[in-house]
Amino acid sequence: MIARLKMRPGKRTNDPDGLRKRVLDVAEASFQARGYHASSLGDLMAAAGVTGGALHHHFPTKKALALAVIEERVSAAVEETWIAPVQAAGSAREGVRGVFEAVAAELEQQGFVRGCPLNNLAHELSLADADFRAALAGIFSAWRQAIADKVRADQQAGREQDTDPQRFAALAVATYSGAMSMAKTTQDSGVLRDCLNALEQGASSVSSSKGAGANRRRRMLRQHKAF
Amino acid sequence: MIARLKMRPGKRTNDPDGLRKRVLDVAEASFQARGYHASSLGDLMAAAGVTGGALHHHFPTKKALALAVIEERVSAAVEETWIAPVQAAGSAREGVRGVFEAVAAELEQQGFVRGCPLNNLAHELSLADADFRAALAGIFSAWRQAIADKVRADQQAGREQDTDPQRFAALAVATYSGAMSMAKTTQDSGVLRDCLNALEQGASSVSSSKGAGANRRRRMLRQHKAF
DNA sequence: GACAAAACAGGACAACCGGTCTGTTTATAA
DNA sequence: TTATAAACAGACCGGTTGTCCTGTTTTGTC
Repeated sequence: MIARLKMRPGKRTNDPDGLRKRVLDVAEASFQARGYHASSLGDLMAAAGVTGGALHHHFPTKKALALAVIEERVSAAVEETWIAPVQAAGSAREGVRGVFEAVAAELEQQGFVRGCPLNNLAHELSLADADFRAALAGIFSAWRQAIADKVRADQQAGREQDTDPQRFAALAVATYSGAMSMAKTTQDSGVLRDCLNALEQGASSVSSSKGAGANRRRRMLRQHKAF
Repeated sequence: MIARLKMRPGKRTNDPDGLRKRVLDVAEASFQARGYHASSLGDLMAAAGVTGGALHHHFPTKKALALAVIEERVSAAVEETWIAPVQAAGSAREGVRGVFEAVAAELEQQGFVRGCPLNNLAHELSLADADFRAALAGIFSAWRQAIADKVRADQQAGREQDTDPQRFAALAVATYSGAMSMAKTTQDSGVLRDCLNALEQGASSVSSSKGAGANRRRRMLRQHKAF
């Protein structure tokens, strides 16, 4: 057969950073939507427009790729969604409420719930591999630490004297994680507002029993298309 | 080569129910420890001592097996761990506290955290398949419903007038789910007690700030062997 | 005992997976 | 330019996966 014309003579352009970013983008999205084990490298390569050689050059193994997603993307997502807003808020309590409301609003207009990026990967990978677990546990730790530190700052300003920083942080993170878990499974983001309201009920006035069910909104979200 | 003696002439004994139970036992354990996608039917067959033909006879596909695990085992676990104890408790609040403490105590003596059976599968499967999600969402719903019903029973007895049943139930389930998620990732069950204490802090006396950190126990759990 | 259906055995198979390998092209520095 | 390493291409491979298929054995029923 006739020798093929060596492809298009169009020159190749090396862009290691861009290629790496493209792979991470695709891997992050697929790991969140389908999970780690259900995402094949072949699919990722096709979606990112990357060959096997290039992928292997940047990420020698699938585990290395997932570790990079956790350390660079999941960590950044928690930092951006939770840590920075809480630090910038007027108080720890206001910060937590703000994040709950912001995420709830985002989910309501998005129309579907992908779940919490950290918890999604944590459930699938934390028991499977020690390196995965260490990376994921570190993000959880930083998350809780940021909230606890904010409580301590409040206390130094004379507020929240009866609040235990560690416990408050644990409760905030756990409630959010669990609410997102339920929201993802039921595809109903209303549980986020339910949890937020229930959290604030203890410190609020006694008006919670009157008309409590009136302003509670509940909405089923439309089916999303994965990935 | 010499013709093999057709195995041991020991008669075979059909035991469809027993075999099905064995497969479900192994599948439940493996799905919890390794996850659905990471569990191969070959491993399950070997662990259960079952041939491919027998497995296929009872569960035509892997999905059918997982669905059976969810509907028969995960559902029963939630019923046993949460619904029945809450219904038997003196009040919804006592019931929730009792379950938190019972699970915390169990984890502390077990030495490792496998996580919540429902949440473990929910995270991996709820976005992957509509049937999975429906089954898992139903369990979440029954869970919340049982707690909310208990609050309503309390209210008919003149208690918890300021508590919204739905919100209280959502908060309890979310906090537990999230706490178990964190405990699984960090392999530290202390977060369960942190969350429980924080939940009850709102209704407790002001003694929480004094010596709050003294009696809080925190322990790292030893590595577990999966499966 | 005869018969049918359920229960089980065990091999076969095609598709797919992750990783490796060799070779070529591009960028960098001397 | 030339040497050198990084960046990328693309085929290849051994192993595994879930499922299917044919055949045999057991069980229940008349």
